[in-house]
Amino acid sequence: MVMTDAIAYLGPRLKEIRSKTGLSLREIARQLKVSPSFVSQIENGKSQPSVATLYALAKLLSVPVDVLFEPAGDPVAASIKSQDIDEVDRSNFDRPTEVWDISRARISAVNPNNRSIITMDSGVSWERLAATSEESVNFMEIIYAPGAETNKSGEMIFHNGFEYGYALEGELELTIGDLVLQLSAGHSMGFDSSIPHRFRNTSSGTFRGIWFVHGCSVPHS
Amino acid sequence: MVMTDAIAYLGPRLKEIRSKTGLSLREIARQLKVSPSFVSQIENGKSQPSVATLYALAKLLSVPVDVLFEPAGDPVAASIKSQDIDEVDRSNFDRPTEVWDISRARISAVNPNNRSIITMDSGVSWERLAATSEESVNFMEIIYAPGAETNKSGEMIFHNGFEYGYALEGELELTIGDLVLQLSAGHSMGFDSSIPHRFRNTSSGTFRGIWFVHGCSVPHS
DNA sequence: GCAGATGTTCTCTACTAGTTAACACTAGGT
DNA sequence: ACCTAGTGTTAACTAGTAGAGAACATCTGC
Repeated sequence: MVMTDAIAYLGPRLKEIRSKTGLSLREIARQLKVSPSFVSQIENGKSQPSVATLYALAKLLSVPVDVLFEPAGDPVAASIKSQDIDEVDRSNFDRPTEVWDISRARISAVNPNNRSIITMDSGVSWERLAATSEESVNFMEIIYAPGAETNKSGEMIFHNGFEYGYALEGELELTIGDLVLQLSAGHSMGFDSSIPHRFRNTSSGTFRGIWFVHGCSVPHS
Repeated sequence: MVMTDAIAYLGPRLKEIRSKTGLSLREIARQLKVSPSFVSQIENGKSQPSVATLYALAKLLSVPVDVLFEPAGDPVAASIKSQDIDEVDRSNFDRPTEVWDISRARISAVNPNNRSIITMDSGVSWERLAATSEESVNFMEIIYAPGAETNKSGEMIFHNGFEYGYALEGELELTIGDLVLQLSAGHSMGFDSSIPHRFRNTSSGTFRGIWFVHGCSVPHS
């Protein structure tokens, strides 16, 4: 068994993640209700936390516990850039981190009650359905409130990659290039995202769909 | 937030997962190199492990550390013990990969009544949800009849690329590497397809799910 | 009956999680 | 310069617990 002392990663990894949040060591200590010196000792591998504080630590930094065992230095790539994002719903998390996620597992299973959620301005939100080590791939459930649209200014957007969708419930009007099509429950589609497009929920009910965006490394231009 | 002492879940949860593996408490203890009594104490919440043993425990049961903090009784993962997956034979064409992939449209919309369907002998079928110009991408609805499995021989398969899935209805048991997890309606997951895997519908109802297989350009070689 | 599994609950201690204190820096403000 | 008030680090110490060991009470199957 490989059995690299994954707990040895813990200190550096922790320090790395903390620094990304911009929180000071003392601030962490205060929220955890432990002494600052102890946090330092943990980060430098001079001491180890108990499971309780480990868990609290993960919660505080809003990362799954597992990522604390990964070697430091793993890229923390946000798959979605912040330009279109007003607000990150962190009802389940206490701390701002990168928009979506640090984890880079080869296997990722997501419980519907425990998804990362991004809330867009106009009644649009995305819930991440899986987080694998693949970059430029987003697998998510998208939700359009009645009247909500991709871009309230009415402009079309385009980007590299392809986009695929399956409608779970409700209706969504897709404008792709000069084509307009209505996506209703059970219907599905896919298209080249470099074609200018816009979505809008013209119905009176919420739209929910499974979405797959792929090859979208640079969301704009 | 609920913020119940999630570490309180740890004991029962651990017991639950262990029982699923069929491993005895003493066997666990032996492999962890701790005393059986201590494992018992942990499971009954009378004591707590150190981070090191916690991590070793998760590794041993081949579950991500996080699931040990989930309340016992449900969510995601069960597991089996770590046997080496030595040799996997990818016999007949079992993957959706190169089956389709002829189309060249930049936009593709599919009506549920009008899908291309491939039916496998063993109660498994795939319905194409979109057909764009992208090669090595398959977006489909998969259907597993009760008792159906990926490969009736029980062998695992693997191939390049990644695979993502969302469960619409029913239950599907996924075996990915040495990890076994149950996918039920609303749950989702993704994984590196190069990990040997097998799916099986162990329930009495039909399973339906949205599936996305991608990057599987060279399924064999 | 015995031999071998299983999990549980005591008692006990070596060790460590976590503290307090003082340490050495920075950057600003007066 | 001389203060704060912030940052992280390291010693010395200790109260508490991680974990061991043994004896316990089951169940099998022979």
